[in-house]
Amino acid sequence: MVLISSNLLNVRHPIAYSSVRVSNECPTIFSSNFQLPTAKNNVSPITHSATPLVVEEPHQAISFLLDRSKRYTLEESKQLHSYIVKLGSSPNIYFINTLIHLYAVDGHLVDARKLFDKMSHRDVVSWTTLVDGYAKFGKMGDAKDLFDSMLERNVVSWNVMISGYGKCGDVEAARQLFDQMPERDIVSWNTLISSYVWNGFSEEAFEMFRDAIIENVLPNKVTFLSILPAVADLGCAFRGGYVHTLIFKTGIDVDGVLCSALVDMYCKCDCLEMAFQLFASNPARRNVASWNPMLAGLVRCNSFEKALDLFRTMQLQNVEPDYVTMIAILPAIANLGAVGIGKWVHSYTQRKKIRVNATLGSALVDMYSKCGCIELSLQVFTMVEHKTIELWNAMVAGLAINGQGKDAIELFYQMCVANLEIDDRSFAAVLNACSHSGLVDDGLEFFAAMKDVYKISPKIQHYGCIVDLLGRAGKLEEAKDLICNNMLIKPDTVIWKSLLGACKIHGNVKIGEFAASHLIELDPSDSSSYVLMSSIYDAAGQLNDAIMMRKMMNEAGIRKEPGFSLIESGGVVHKFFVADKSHPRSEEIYTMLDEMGSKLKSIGYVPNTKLVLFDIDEVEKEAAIYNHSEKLAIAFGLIDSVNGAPLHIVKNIRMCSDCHDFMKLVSDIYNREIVIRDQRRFHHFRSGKCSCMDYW
DNA sequence: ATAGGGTTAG
Repeated sequence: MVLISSNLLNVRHPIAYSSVRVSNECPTIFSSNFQLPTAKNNVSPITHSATPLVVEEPHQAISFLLDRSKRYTLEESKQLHSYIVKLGSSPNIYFINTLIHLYAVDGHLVDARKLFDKMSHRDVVSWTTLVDGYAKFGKMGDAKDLFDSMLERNVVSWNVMISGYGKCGDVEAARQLFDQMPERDIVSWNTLISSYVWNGFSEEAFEMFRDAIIENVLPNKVTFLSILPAVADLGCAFRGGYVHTLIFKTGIDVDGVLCSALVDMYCKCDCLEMAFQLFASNPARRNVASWNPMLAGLVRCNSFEKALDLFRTMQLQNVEPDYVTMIAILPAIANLGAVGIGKWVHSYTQRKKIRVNATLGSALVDMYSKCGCIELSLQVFTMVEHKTIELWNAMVAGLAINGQGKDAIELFYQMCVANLEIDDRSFAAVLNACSHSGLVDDGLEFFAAMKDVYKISPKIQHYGCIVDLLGRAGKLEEAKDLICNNMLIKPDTVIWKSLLGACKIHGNVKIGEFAASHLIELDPSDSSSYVLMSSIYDAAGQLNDAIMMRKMMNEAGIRKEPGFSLIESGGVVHKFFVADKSHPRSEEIYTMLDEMGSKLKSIGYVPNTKLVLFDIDEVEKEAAIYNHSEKLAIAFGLIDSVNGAPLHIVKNIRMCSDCHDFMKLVSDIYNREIVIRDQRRFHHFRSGKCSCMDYW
């Protein structure tokens, strides 16, 4: 794996790693005191001059006009226009062309056209500027009419037409013009390459790029900035390396922007190490856009802890997150259940007046849902103005995983009425809702409607929901029949695992063996098949078979995935493994755990040592049960939070039934709401009860 | 002296 170390960034953390919990795989992850950057108000980018133009003499108007760094409002452009008119009977053609440009770049095409028509003498630039105006605003009909009536064209005229077609999605037309044009320059090549990229034709874009190299066209920085996203999209490290080498060979200066594009490309080609090296060497590290691809890359590779670490480092360096950062980092926060950081990100958008559109809204809804804060998800959902199908899907899925099946179905119906195009993911969400809430009949109805009414052919995840649904309801034969006789796709490990999990709930050895054999055949290295089957045997009293299963696993050299629990406190995510003693406050934690044990026992709690398979005595079995990572995490949560605050835990594997009983009692005795997200679902413990109704 | 091509998310 890749080593991401903040040392590479030459960051000197101002805060000591006093309460850092470092896991085995991740050398530098969470440091204490998650710091909020100091708010600055200079955010909104200025696209137009804020103050009205003061033009004292015509000469000054000209320098305003020709200053390419400025953008003007329509009124200001008209003001400049009137000054130019005052200059005399035949104003310089340069000035008029620039005025046409001023009108055209902001889409004031009628004004631009009027000026163009009034000109007594026009040159190729006048024509091209207006053509470009039409092309930039999608009016390719007007652009083409004007382009066709041009008596004289140069390479720029052709390029603006190619660009126009490319931007409006007509790559065929763009390509035709490119082939027809009498001479091409590097901009022509760049334009066509980007046209392909924008429209998703990365392979074609790369072919174009290669043609350019073959034809000895010298690529420039823009060529590389255009082709790199295509290579990224293809995820082809080989071609990525080729492009990178060419950058070296052409001697082009790798500035911040080009470096960001390279980082992004390497991330998307799964070369995180290379990406990080480039990222660390980026000359523009004060720029957010250089951090965003690296963050997104880590998240994409499921390195959530490293992503959060980098996010923190970024803030220590006073680089302000932007909209793109939010979208990139929220899935990492969601995955780790770090709701404190999530809330901070949410409030940051409000403080910085970053508009929560449907995309950002979906990410926030997803994050809050995965942190078990469904009320906050609903709040965000309600606030977003133009709701997209993605947002609706995220909300339905959120209700589903939080066990609010009826609400999810209600929202799904609202979505149907809201005239949105229901897609396969909408059905996946609502089916998931049915399966989590045990709504068997509803689920089967939705499944049928999806196929028959909406004509959406089920994907593997839809089948997964139905198998889960049937299985959890105890209809194991029906579930098996669906898998064996009625699925149009080859069942994957998730399907078999669903069935096996159901067999565990309902204690069915026979179908369990059937599912386990398929599971082991498909993925012999997955420990969970052996572990699940072993516990099914154990529960059925077939102790010898249970031991045999464990033996099989051990002999194949398969290790059980170590269980861990995450709990966030004060902006830091703490990670606990089974019997973990490496936390700096370990002693306090174990003392707390003892205390909790006695309190619970005094009201009748009996540790369920039946779950411990090995032949050890009762005292040791009890200890083994107490060592489960979620118990350590909850003990830590109790001593490290204010009284009455809800505790959120994320676990990588499913909870055992003893931990489940334990949490119920803790929630009651300590008067705390406990939210635990395991591999499959949420458990909201309150006053001695769990939202899953002991059905999981 | 005026006109054209480009990075980060999903």
